[in-house]
Amino acid sequence: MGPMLKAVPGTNDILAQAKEYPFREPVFRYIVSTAEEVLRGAGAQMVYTPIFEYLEVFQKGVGLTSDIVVKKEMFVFEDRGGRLLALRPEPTAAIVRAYNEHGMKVWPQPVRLFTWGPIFRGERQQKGRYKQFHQVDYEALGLSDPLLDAEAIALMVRIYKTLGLKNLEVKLGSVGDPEDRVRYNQYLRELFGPYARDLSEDSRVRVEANPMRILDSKSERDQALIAELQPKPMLAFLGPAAQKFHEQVCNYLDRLGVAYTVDPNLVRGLDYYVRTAWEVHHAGIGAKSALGGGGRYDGLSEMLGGPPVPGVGFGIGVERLAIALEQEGVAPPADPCPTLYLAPLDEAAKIEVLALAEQLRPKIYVEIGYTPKSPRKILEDALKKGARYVGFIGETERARGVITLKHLETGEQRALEPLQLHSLFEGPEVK
RNA sequence: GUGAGCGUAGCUCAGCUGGUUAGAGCACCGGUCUGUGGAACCGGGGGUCGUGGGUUCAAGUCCCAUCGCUCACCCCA
Repeated sequence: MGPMLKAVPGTNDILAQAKEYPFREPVFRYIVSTAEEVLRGAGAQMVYTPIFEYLEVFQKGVGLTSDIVVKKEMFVFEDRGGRLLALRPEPTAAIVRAYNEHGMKVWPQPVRLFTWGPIFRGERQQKGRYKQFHQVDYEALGLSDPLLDAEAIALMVRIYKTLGLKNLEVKLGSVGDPEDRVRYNQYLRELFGPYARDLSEDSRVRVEANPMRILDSKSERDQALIAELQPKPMLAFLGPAAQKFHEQVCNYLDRLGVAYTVDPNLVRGLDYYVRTAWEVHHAGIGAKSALGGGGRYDGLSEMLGGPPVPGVGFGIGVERLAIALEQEGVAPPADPCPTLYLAPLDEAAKIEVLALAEQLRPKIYVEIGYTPKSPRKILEDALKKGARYVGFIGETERARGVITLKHLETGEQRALEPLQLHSLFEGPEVK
């Protein structure tokens, strides 16, 4: 036997007793269920798509210059027929694929969907960055209207606030229409081209491939050059249509009272974004790490071989949100305690305890003891579990056909027959 | 891929300039308490001190290598 096997670095077990707050199951559940409540309450429909797709879904979706593709950060594998499959590195492309596949274009538009689940990227682990992480994702498809962008941002912010998060910063920008970006990239190439050798190695490649990405490089060399050259921001290159769209999103947000700051240089890692782009930041996660982000992707459907379908949506990183919640001292609501803790005093009582518990469980939350113990131990166990009632079955009870039931708070104790027990737990007051 | 820090019980850690049989707290199980309240006291299980090699009469401790983990860069959620 070799060493005991462990989880792959960058993956995490989510369990109640996890020592790190972001991986505690109640924290996860709190985030996901709150998001679900907010989004359902806004009329969005829950969907689940597979966690893997044909590679092309993501390859075409994210674009060939995206780091996800360039740096091989997708988990790619072959099926038996040799077709390439990939674990999803983001949910949007899969949802658009599903929209097209199920003919949702004939549904009333917009179609508003949300999902949540694991996302996979082949990156090396560090705080807030994992190979498998989780996202809550919302998409509004089939209608190109700044109202949907504003609604998406408002919903996203409301999820954070409902969870109890403060200190949010919403950065809003626009990446323009494709032709605007062509002009902007051309401008940047001409600006940076002559200085290419002053740039970092990564950014030198970007001059031709994706010059917009130079702007959010964290390399000191790059930032020094950027400070010196003072490139004009993307926002200055918006065409009239994109410009008007952006202004409307801002107006709507003002009207909704959603706070944001315009970031003229906001860019996106994924190529399919157009116009609206935003990120939500939180001081706790680290200098440049986003809690979540969103944007408009009107060209994505066609890249996937579908009809033109405009769309806007966002992704919320569950683990990063959990880190932010921890730093703000927000705790998930406590899990309910058992109404009844039922335990055996001897071997023969074990099955009676289970049988009785199974009869009561449709009505109340019953936990049982699995090993016969002394009444003292059973009481201790019941108290540790925070139970409201404790019940014993032993020799005496068996002889009389009863169980001994004790209310832990008042100390009141009675011997009850099964029928009496059922009627006791019939009323709503015991829950 | 690059750099830094850290590896002793399930968890948190102590273990001095190398020196008997490797410790504490928490958790778990049991006893004191023979069928009744979280306490207290006592006891128990659980470790090849990450792994391999070296120095030494003697290595958890010093040296080398290796593996693992964490953080940071890159990028993003």
